[in-house]
Amino acid sequence: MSKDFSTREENYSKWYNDIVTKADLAENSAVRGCMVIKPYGYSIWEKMQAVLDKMFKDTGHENAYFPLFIPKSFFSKEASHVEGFAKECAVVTHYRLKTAPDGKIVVDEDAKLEEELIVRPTSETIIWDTYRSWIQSYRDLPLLINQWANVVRWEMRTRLFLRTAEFLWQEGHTAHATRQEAVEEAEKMLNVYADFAENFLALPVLKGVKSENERFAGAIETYCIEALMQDGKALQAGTSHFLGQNFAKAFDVKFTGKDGKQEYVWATSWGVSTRLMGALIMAHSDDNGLVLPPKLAPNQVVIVPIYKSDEELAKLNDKASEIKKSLEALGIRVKYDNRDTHKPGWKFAEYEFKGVPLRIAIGPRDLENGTVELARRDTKEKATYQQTDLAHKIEHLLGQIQSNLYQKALSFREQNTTNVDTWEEFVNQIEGKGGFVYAHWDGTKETEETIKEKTKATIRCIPLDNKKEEGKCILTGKPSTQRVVFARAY
RNA sequence: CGGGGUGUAGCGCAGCCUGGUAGCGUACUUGCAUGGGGUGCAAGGGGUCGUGGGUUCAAAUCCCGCCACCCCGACCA
Repeated sequence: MSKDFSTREENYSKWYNDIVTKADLAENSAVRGCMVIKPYGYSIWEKMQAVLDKMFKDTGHENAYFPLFIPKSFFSKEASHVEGFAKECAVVTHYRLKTAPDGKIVVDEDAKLEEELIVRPTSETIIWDTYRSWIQSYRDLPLLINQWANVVRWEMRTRLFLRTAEFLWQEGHTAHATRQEAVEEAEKMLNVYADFAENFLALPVLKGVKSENERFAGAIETYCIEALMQDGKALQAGTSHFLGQNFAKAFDVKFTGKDGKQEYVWATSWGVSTRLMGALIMAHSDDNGLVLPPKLAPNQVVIVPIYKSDEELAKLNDKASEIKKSLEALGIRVKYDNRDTHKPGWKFAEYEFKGVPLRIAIGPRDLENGTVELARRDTKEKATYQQTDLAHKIEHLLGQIQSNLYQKALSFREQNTTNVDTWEEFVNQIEGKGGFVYAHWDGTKETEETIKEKTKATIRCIPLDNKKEEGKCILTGKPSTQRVVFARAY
């Protein structure tokens, strides 16, 4: 089967690419570093959006939309922010083209912009500039806004979904009257992300904070969720930042409190992107293709008829429609594929590759016996089921598949999480099987940088529920109060 | 931006060294058979050989320039 398709063992990154392109999720576009998200891939993204959007609204947020372009001068207002993004910005300098004498289309040099526009790599600056006029009083707070948007970061090397020059995401930007409230907001949204990752993506995540090195440009504290991929590398799946008063000061956003005193507003921002698609793909898929958790699968069940004659097909059409209706009545997403242009075996392989969680095959034999054949994508088990009460059996199975995927990913993470105490152990682990490596660290930027230089491993996070423990830094031997999580990362 | 590699049918590739009718697999179209795991047989359509120049009677093939993409580094969600 799938002989032209790479396995994880042979070439992990080719395997990933093959799944993305051959399962029709996305492909490279004519524009360097930018992808085309194909209908099947986009429908999974839409599922994610729908769930997250509801979670945001349930926690009191509203959607709004801010411009794609940001005046260059805005970036100079928050020093560390510009430093973080300056090297990867697309800049608009002109607003008109013209036809040159040789017939070619060229930029009209007369149409140079007075001030260049930056294509947003993130929207803090334009949003905080706007918030200045929205916020006067404590009565205007908290301001809880989310935006679904595209952003551009001019990456040197790109990979479908994991790192593209343009990507889709949501960015929440909130304003609060007190420090504590903003910190609580940042933590709340981190929990929303973790909840989403675990209950929908079926992906266990570590919740933690970033070290200073890895912190978002302009943040006081960056909270994150970190997931482990099947090749032992970590993937940052979402971040939530406590921004303090940095942006309020940079954009002069003040409010008058109950006491009549003016104070700068406290801020958060938080985001997840189409990178989650990459996480989803790498977390569960196998050498037979994509594996989707039922909660996010565009089709949860596919029904394939097996027949020889038109009469047989007609009977199967009736039975399949009946089954489809009973499933849809329970809110299950079903596709009945009775195309005559492809054979059953072809369809089996196709839907397997595309990760459809459950397949029903039904043929003349089943019509006689009152049965169907059910095949699970996650375990590849096949079994014959009586048609009686089939919809509820399937509903139950979908639930099982969802939790099985989570459990599998969780035990993988546990098997690939290690504690190390010496430099030698650390290097062996990072360069061997990888995974999350808990080790003591002296807490300095310099040490983290040296470790990164030597091993390519970075501190993924300092877990929120970390237990305190005396120890010695694996590199410098200086005292440490807790272990932090190291890994090589995407 | 440094190192390596590749551009030939929609996709994957051979041909290039040693210049002389552009090929294979797959996909596509048609017909017949087939139908419980990518079906078989037959016929057919599809190419400015990345691009510009040079050498030659003759260039996919040799020479020079350019462009694009991929991989490995540095940078990053």
